[in-house]
Amino acid sequence: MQWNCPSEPQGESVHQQVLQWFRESARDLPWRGGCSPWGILVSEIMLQQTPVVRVRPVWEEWMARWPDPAAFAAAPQAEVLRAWGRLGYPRRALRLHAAAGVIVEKHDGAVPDTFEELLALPGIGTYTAAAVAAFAFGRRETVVDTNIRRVFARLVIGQALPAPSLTAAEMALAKELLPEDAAASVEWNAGVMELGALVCTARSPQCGICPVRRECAWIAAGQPEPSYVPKGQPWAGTDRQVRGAVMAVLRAAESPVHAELFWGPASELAALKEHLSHPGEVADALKSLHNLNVHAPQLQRSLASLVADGLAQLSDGGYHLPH
DNA sequence: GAAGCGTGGTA
DNA sequence: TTACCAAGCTT
Repeated sequence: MQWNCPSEPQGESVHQQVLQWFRESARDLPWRGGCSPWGILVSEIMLQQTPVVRVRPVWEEWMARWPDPAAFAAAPQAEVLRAWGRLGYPRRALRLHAAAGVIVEKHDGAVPDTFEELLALPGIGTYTAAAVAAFAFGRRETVVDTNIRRVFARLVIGQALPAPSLTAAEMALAKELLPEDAAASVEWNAGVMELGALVCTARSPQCGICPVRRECAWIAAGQPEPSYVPKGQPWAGTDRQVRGAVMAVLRAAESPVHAELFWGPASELAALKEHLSHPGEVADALKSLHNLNVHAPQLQRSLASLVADGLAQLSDGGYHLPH
């Protein structure tokens, strides 16, 4: 594969074409260009499995309220979870909170600048550690996210989709393609990621406007279909759905929500009475939960798992967000 | 290594 | 409308 050789001629390279496209087409996102390492870390956590359009407003509020790790670490967990809102996967919020605590205790309040130190923080895995080291500190790291995996699968391998899970071969390929120069590597990582997010998308890729369509192995192969069917995540009837509905109730409530309100034959009557003393949001959230028609064992299990995860606490017969 | 974990926009 | 999918991590 001559074009991806690190010693390829500069002018015509895939690298140059992606970098040029990135400079012209990159979105103007608030966590790009002069953002603090803390802001970049927060954005990376929020962006895990969550689209940019939903992250942006929450990130803006977040940074205005907690401009540094120390300010955030001092916030009560309940406020953290409320500020997280409906971003989803609320365990991320608690792990970020715990990470901020470690940053204050062990790193003097400054986001660490190495891959290894970042990887040791709760909620930070290989992707996020590499991304923060690269985008916040300009380090040369092998950043591999779902966008980059998909771009390389098409551009280099000629397949419609990457393997179901990250392979060692993919990491090796990404390492090979990474520019030697640190600054160039950072831009390359961001550029390939952006290309995957805007052009080489999962559903309907915009191959007509792709800067590297002429070098694309997938197009050259006639855009073959995926070799496997991605297995979707079940949702209806799952504990996840129930947990989400319960968390919506707890976020809206400013006082403990009586256990009776969650299940039991009297639940609907109790919820009705609660209308009088609870704000409308709590009543609406309870109504949504009741509309799921969850049987007691599953509701019990979901509540217990939320408590086990530290997302909820039970005291005085009522469930509430953790203090 | 597979399964579990939220949420809402889009095709 | 029903699935798929989004800058993954943890157990």
